[in-house]
Amino acid sequence: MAGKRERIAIRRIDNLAARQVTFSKRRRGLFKKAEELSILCDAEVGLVVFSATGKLFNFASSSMKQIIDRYDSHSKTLQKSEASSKLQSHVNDSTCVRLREELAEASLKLRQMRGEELQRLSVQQLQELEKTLESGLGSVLKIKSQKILDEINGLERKRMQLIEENSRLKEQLQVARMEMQLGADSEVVYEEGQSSESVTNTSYPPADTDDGGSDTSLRLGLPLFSSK
Amino acid sequence: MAGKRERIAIRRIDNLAARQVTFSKRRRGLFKKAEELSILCDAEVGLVVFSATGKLFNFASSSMKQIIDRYDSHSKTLQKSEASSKLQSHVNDSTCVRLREELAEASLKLRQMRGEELQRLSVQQLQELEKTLESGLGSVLKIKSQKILDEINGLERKRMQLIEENSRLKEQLQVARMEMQLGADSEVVYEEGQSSESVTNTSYPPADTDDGGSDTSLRLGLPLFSSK
DNA sequence: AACTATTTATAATG
DNA sequence: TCATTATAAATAGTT
Repeated sequence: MAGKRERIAIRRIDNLAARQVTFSKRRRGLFKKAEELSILCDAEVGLVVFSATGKLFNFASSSMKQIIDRYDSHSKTLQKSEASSKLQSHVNDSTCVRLREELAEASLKLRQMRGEELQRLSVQQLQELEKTLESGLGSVLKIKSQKILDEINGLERKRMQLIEENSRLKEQLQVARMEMQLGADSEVVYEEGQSSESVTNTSYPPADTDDGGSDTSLRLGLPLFSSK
Repeated sequence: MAGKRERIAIRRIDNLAARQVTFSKRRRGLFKKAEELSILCDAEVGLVVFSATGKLFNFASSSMKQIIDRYDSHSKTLQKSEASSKLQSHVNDSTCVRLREELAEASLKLRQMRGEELQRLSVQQLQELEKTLESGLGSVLKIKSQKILDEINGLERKRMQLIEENSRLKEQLQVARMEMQLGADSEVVYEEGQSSESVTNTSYPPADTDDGGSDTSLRLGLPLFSSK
């Protein structure tokens, strides 16, 4: 038959052949999942596996060098192994060293502010961090409220403008209809209807105002929405 | 009810929330499998994942440095000291540029978490920042409480130890006094009776017990406070 | 975070 | 190593 037995316990498989088979199967599964994670979730993934026999398998969503560099810059423990010739060339440049140190410090602080790597901090340091976070949170809330209010006010202003515009349009429409009526009358009484057109056009320029108004509100309104 | 639908296609998940949830789930699965492979098959495994938001997750069956070194030595494209002067400076330059960029970004994020330079953020970004800060603050409070509790427990343990020590000291003192008494008795026996006074004084130390205890705990206690 | 129907991985086997 | 398959594990969609 096939795999009926329970899952094996997670400890070294003693039987060599079984270990190699499992390595082959699970390695494929692992690399598949690593790739899927990088694609699905837009993550940068680097995976390196050495078999017990020393064979190398690796996967990198971008390039392994890039991933290792990024890892190194995130890793606070800057390995300054004098022995490694390759690494030295990176580390030796004084500007790079300083930048790395500063970045490591900034990264550590960021992680700590996000709630990571707090174990080594003293109670007093934690208290300071707490104060900083509370202060930052207060500012964020303040700015957020302000922005939301601004947005609301802006929308309200636009709404009022549009209401006014609507009123004007209604008036104009009424006037236009009245004139159409008059024009129709005069047409009947006097001659042809082409004159009435020019009369209405010249005597009521507000039509311009309306178009201009609605266009303006849209033009100004869009940037507001996209400005978030 | 639950997961009825088919498997998703392996391409970037567009929805942010869904992407983050999937990232969290699959990341845990991936790291679990990486560890299992290393244990089951006696393999050396290094896994580095950066989330789309830049957060680092890593696993190394031994040490990441060791794995990276081993990877570098296996990597056949060893552009080491061969092209030393030119290539190195290029590498260092680009590394420096990248470091500068990352440092600038980290600094900005730090300032924003401290409540500065928030004006250019959108309401949504502010909301994310707010969540991050609240989460970080929660962790800080948790760790702080934990540390304070640990400290209290440690002090309590010391206190108990000191109480025990006091008991021992009292017993020893009593024995010593009894021996002194024996000495006094022999004095009495062999010479005069003034010793009786000293006998009464020494034979009832209970008043001493409390004073001696508190003194000892203070003396031993002070270094404990400074030892944090 | 918890749940669960499905899909996927895989341990044992041929 | 490859194929098969019963079973364990992962996980997508949902609550």
